[in-house]
Amino acid sequence: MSILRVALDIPLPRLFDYRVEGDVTATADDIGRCVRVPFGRGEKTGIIVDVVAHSDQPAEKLKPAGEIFRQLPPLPPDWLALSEFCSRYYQHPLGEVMALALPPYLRRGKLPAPRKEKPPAEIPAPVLPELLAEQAQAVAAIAASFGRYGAFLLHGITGSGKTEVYLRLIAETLAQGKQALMLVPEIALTPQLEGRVAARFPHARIVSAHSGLAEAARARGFIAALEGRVDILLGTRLAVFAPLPRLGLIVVDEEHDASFKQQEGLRYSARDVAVWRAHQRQLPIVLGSATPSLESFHHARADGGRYRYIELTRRAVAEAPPDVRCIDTRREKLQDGMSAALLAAIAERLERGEQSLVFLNRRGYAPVLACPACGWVSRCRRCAANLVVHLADKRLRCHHCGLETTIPRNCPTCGNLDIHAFGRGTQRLEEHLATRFSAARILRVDRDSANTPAKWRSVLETIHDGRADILIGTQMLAKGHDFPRLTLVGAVGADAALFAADFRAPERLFSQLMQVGGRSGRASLPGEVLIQTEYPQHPLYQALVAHDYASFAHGQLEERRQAGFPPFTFQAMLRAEAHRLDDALGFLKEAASLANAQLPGGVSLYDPVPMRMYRVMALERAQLLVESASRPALQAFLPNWIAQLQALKTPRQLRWHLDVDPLEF
DNA sequence: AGCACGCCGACT
DNA sequence: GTCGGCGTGCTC
Repeated sequence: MSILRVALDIPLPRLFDYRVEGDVTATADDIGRCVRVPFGRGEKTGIIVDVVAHSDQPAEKLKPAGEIFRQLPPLPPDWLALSEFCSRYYQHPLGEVMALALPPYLRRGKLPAPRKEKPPAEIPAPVLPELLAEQAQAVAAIAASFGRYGAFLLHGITGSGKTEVYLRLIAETLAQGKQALMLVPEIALTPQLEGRVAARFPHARIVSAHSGLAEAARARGFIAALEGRVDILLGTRLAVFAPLPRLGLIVVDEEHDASFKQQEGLRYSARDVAVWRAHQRQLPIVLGSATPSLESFHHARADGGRYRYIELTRRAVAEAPPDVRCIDTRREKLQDGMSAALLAAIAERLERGEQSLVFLNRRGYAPVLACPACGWVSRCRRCAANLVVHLADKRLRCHHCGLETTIPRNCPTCGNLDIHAFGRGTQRLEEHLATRFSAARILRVDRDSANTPAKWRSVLETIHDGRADILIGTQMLAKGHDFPRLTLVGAVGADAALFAADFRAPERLFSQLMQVGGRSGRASLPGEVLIQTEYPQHPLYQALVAHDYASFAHGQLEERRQAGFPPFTFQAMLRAEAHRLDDALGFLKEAASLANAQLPGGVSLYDPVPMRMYRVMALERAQLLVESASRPALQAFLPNWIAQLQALKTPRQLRWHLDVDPLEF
């Protein structure tokens, strides 16, 4: 009699054994297949991870397995190994990892209705753009690694033609009869890239995978990938888990982007998982970016580094990089947050019929309602955050929990009627610009004005068609969109990131300003970037002015090395949340004392502290950082510790999780 | 996570 | 007298 070892979507770090009997039979061929099993008083669908002769469980506890789903090929061994790696590395139950990696349909043992594949279009082979020498060398260097592991950091400025390098490599991959996996950060970016890939490979079977897809479509894509009926899989972080039997190449575009890291549940980094997968499958992986993450840059520059560094320094498109300058705001009285120089530059663009973008660095720019008489501020009662004034619909809103109220007429504390919005929010800026440039068409782009794909598309169209003169926006506008009429970017409020508590804030700021700067200017219209700052001599801005990523990165890495921050140390963050802060802290203190009792050399523990956002949705949150200069040492320490924490009986409402390689602090 | 069982308060 | 609070324990 054989025993099935089954992974179930249950938050328990173990497998469940079932006996196979009667007319049901199972062989090693069923490893990787879904199976229906009795569980508790109900039933569940799990994945067969192993077929063995003996169970550690007493025979009478074993229940009989139900139907094994043989309509599909089993999930291949490398897919199971990938899941097992994620389970181990991120300290997450295997069944939950697999459940996340599977599309919801298959998770429930359901098959999507088949849909006929559209026949490949009869399109003539596209004319390939000529490669610059640098691009050709990059392609050759990476292609030399086909068939074996090699990680390449492709560092190329905006317009240097990274995508063309990817496309050439994908072409070679397809020519060898292999599959290519391409990961991109945002759903919003996939359609246009998809179009470009489809145009280049009219005969290839291209599937896109992201969470915005309908469930059936997602399942069909997954099954097609599993059956080897996909040539190019293009998707967001989730796509890293797609089974690809003939995988030959992985590309991670915009590898620095924080959205590759999942921020809940299984907190994996798709970029890091992709690198592991490339190694596992012995194939090349390309990490591309104009502003690489400092982790990747470090790995690529160190002697005998783990990544090969390939730089694209020339623009494939004939256009000059934007002229970046700082506006020193120390002496000047700003008008609603804007300097005379920036306003003059905007006026110039208006005269010439070109577009300007006022880029606000952070959400903290949002206006809060305050009372000048008694100092009352509109706070959220569920979160450690202020309510933000939204004039458009006359509401106060919390950006963390969604709490909404009307704007009070007078101060709730002292009754003062003279309360108003403070903070140079986008709306204040907009009002000022509207008064100043009354003939200009102003378009505000933020989470409110572009919160659905349809709205977002219409915003992009408006900009593209030149139906706006001045854009006011945040990070949303920084990402890869071409705005042919845009020739000026003014960055406002950037300084805050220089002194933020989060040591990654400067890295993000640099990347954002670089990206948003790349939006301005075209062949015929040179772009200009004006950064308002009180610290024009700051190395970050100096590096931006000089278009010198490397000097910025080296400076940051040196600071990180001295401070003992990643990538020179490896971290895991234990976070807890509870109704009372003391419960969260109490749990972390208990966790800390458990850790201290067994802490290996080279692993250190910080004190439990409330998080910066110490309250969200009426839950108090605290965190405990574990750190080591050695990843293996940290990894070796975690499993036992987590097992002990799981065994701890905690107050029922207390929730906790571990975040390995955390991005946010 | 679900879902049982299990022992103490205010209510049709 | 019961309905129900969530504390505790288990799931192959």
